[in-house]
Amino acid sequence: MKENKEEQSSTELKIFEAARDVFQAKGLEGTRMQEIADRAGINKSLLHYYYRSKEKLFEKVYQLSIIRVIPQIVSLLNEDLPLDQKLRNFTEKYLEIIIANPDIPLFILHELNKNPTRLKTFMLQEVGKKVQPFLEQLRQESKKGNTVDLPAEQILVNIMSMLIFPFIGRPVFQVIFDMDDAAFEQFIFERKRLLPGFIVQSVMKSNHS
Amino acid sequence: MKENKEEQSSTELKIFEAARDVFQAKGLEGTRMQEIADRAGINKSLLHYYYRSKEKLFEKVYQLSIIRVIPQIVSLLNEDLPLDQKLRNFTEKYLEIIIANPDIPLFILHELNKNPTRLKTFMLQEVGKKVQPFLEQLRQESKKGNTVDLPAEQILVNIMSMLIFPFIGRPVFQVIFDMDDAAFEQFIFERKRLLPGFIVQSVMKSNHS
DNA sequence: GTCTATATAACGATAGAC
DNA sequence: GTCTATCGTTATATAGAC
Repeated sequence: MKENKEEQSSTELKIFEAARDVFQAKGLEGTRMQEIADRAGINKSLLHYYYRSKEKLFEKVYQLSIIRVIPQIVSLLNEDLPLDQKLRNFTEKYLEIIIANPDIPLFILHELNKNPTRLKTFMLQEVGKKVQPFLEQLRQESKKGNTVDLPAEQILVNIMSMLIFPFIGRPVFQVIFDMDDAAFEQFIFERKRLLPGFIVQSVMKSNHS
Repeated sequence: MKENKEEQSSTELKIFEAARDVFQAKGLEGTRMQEIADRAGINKSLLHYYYRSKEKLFEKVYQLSIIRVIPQIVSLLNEDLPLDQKLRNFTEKYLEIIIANPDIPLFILHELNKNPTRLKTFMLQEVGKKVQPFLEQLRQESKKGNTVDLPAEQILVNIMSMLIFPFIGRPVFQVIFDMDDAAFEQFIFERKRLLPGFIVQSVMKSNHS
C-alpha cells in the first residue's frame, strides 16, 4: 500500500518530469538523453540507472501522458445528464483539461501515427466501450428528432476535432490571424466561452425557433 | 524555359519521392538516409551528390509539401460565391485534397511545432492576406444576421478543425469505433457526403424553419 | 546513488576509383 | 553519375571508482 508514485526517490521523479517535458516537445527521436539529464540537473548515466534505456523511459512517459488525459474524458461522457447539458459540460471541462496540457495531443498522435503498435490497444478499446453509451444516447435523441441528422460517430468526431485541433494547428493560426502568444491565449479564452453554445446549437435541433 | 521540375534526372526524382515518403511517415529526426536510399534503390552517397545534406533534402520536401496544399485552399476561399455555396464548395474540395494527401497535415504540423522558424513565415502571411476577404465576408453576413453569432476567426477554426483533424486522429478513432482500414475509408466517404451540409447548417442561420 | 571514463554502435558526410 | 570504402561525430549504453 506504499507503492504510490509519490514514493519514488526525488531523483527518479525529477528525471521523469524532465523526460516528459523534452519528449513532449521534441518527440522520441528528436530527444537527446543528454538534454533530459541537463534539465533534471543530474548525470547522464543516472538515466540508465533508473530506467534501463531511452525506449523504456519513453514508454513510461508515453503511457502516463495518455493515462493522465483519457480517463477524465471518459468520465465526463458517462455522467447521467440530458444530452444538451452533457455536451455543454463535456466541452467546457475538456477544454480546461487540454488548456492545462496543450502539447499532449500532438505528442500522442505523432508517435501513434509513426508507430501504431505503440499504444496498447486494450487501453483505447476500454475507451471505446466507455464511449458506446454516449453514442447510444446520441442515437436515441436522433430518433426522437432532437439532434441533427448525422451518424453518432460523425458527431463525436466533429466535437473532438473542434476541441483538439486548434492546439495542434496553433502555429499556423497564429500567423494567419497575426496573433502573438498573448492574442492566441485570448482567442482560446474566448473559445472556451463560445464553443459550448456553438456545439449544442450545431448538434441539437432547437425546438423553439 | 526548360527548368521545369520534369527536367530533373530520373534519379534525382526518385530520390525526392523516396525522401518525401519516408520524411512524411517518420519525420525529420526519425528518418535515416539509408532508408531513403534503399527506397529509391540507389546508393547512400548519391543522396549527398544531389542534395548536399539531410537538412537540405528535408527542406525541399517540406516546402513542396506545403506548396502542394496551400494555394489550392486559398483559391477555393476567394471564389466569388454567396457564403453558403462557398462553404459547401470549400468543404467538398478541401476534403478531396486532403484525402489525396492524408499524411501531410500531421507532417507539417509536427515539424512546425518542433521548429516554428522552419516555415518561411512569408508563405503563411501570404495565406493570411488571402484569407482576409473570406473573414470579411463572414463578418458581413453576420451583421446581416445570416450566420451564427461567432467571431469569423472562430468559425474558420471550427471548419478547418472538422476538415483536418479526422485524418490526424485516425488511429485513435479506428480503435474507439472498432474500424479496420476499409471501414475507416467508408467513414471518410460518408463524411464527404455529410459534412458540407452540416457545416452550412451550423454556420448559417436557416431562414425557413 | 552518483559520478567519470569509456565502450560500442549508428549516422551523416566525404574521398576517390570507375 | 554511381559505386565502395572510410572518416568524424554523436548517441546510447556500460564499467567501475567513490
